[in-house]
Amino acid sequence: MMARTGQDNGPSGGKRGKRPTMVDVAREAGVALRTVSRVVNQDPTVGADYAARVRAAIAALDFQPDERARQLRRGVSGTIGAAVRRIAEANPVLAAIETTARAAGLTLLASSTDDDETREREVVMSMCRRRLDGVIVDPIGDSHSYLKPELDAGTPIVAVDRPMAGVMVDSVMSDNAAGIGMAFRHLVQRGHRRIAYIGDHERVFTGRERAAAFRACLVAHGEPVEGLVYPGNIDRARIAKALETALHGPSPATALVTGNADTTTEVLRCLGERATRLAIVAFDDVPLADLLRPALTVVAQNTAELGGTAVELLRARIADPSRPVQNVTVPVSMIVRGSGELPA
Amino acid sequence: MMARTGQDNGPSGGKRGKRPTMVDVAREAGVALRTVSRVVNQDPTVGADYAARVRAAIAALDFQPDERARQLRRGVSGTIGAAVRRIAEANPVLAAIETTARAAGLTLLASSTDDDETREREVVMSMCRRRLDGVIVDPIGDSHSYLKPELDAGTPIVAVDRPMAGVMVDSVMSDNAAGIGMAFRHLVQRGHRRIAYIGDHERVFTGRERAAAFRACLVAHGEPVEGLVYPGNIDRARIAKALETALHGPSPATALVTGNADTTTEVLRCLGERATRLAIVAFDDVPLADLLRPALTVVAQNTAELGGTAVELLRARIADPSRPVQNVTVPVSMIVRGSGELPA
DNA sequence: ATGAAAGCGCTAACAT
DNA sequence: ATGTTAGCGCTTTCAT
Repeated sequence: MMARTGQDNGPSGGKRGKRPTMVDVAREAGVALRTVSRVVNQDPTVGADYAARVRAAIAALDFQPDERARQLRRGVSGTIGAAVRRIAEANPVLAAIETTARAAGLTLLASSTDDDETREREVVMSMCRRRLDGVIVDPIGDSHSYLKPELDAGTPIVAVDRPMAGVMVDSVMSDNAAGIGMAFRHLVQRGHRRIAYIGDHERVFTGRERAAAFRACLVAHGEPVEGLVYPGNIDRARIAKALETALHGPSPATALVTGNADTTTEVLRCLGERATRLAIVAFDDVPLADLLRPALTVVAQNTAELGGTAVELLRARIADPSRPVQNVTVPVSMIVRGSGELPA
Repeated sequence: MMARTGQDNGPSGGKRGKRPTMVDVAREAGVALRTVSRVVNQDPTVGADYAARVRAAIAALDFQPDERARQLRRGVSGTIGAAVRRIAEANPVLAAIETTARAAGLTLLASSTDDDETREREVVMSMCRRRLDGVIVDPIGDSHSYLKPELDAGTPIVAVDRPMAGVMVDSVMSDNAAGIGMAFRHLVQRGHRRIAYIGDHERVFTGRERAAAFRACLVAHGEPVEGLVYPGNIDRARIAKALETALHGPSPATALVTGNADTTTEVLRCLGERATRLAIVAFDDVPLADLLRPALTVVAQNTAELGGTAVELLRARIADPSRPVQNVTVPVSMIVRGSGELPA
């Protein structure tokens, strides 16, 4: 139940009503509208006394310029959008996007796509209707040709984390194949021969890429692919079953590579105490990885660079819409903590 | 490669640059501007043939209405702001805010205050200049009187998680004192007598409230407060020292209450293997709490309700600016997982 | 049922 | 150095 306490006076007891506009400020200061605009925009060609009068009027009326009108008139918003899977979930890439954007004097408008294609489209189109200066998208679906008119209209768009099909846009992604290779070799070097992979569904781009890279590792290592590669939905039952098959078959796996953060946590939940005996290298770092027992060895994405580059690519395209499309691959790195070093 | 038709249209086939406006659509459809506006806004009083012609023109030109101009003219934006400590960090309250806002047909503009008073002010004022329909704030500083002019101008503002001093605004908070009480009693019932508290600095509102509540518990239980309550910065060294003092004094604590998520993770890092022998109840749930060994017993905030109520309070005030200010307290609940059930 | 014209609050040419 | 006058792209009286 909730406790509620009410009070009767209005929110803060001051005078309510319509906001002052520049016209009001101009009248109050006894100057022309244009002069107020000049002061607000720090135009140096305003006489000191006029400027002072205007500033006094602004303070007296508590005037705050209407950003909507400004942006409408100037044509630019100083705002970029980020359409990511989920804001409000640990998202270091988004954190980097925000930091970099702010450093560049840009406001960030972030929205969640919830991993839903339709929702992504709504979110991105809404950003376009707001005439943001550009949009960073963590793309969901297989075709993004719905963006063609927007790109033609000149809206700069950058893909982060995954590529966009159907349109030519700048993009930044991690080197997924290299990451899987690092994880695999790490376990091989620790003496493992039977190494299994559990990861995201191959309908998802990263799931597809990482599973493919893992298969390539097995083949290159002369190991049969059979019974070792389990892409699929991130679903407790599906993962539990994959684990059983991988660990209790005729030639059971002694080590495991997990394909992304969500898969990793579900795998750990399924393993329970068995996690202390199975070598694991996880793709994607997870919060508190160092507090697990054993602590989790991971292949970490360079999230700061991913997000930072996304913003820089966007800024570059805003500055020069005709520059050649650029696709950046960011290296990943291994963080050794214990789980990947368990013996076979 | 696709063959190009007559005009040189650039890589994706459309004409670059100028976006069509309603005037263009009107000309293309051979109707008045007003009619286009009617169609865009689903006005039912448009003849079927006219409507069809307009829709065809909209599709032909890839017209997307300019949201800035719309909002400027209509006065409302259909957008609310959320100024929280950090977007892009696990924040279930923000998640609930987003979900509830979307369900109400509101767009959410979230920004990080980075726990910085100045930054909060910038962020919130920027939202006001954008004339958002309302703003939800996770407040930082001690005085928020800078918001008075905005409240007077009619901007609805709601505080979430912590109260705002200096202004009267609607607010939602967790029942901190009750949560600390639950944690304390839980440990007492498990036979603990010496229970210590480590939490956030008392400069922070929640840190202050929780430390005070814990002291009250000790007193009510007839235990000396001395050497058991350690509020302070969330800093590795500070926390390590507090732990040493609490656990290795003349009458060492056998159980621990941690005051928030960040404190909890630092405490666990400091404890290392000793965490398996010390009873701990943490305020705030943390991701992967169930994967720790022992799994972490927590007092969890009802984040869904916190965020949902914040949006509802905001909507209520938008609907009726003169309604009485309302302060809501949301109950917390205990999640038993193991760490809090270790014996003395 | 449709259209002409007047703004929303601001910035930007163009005077003065 | 300051003021006048157009718009930005849309919604909205108010006619027709």
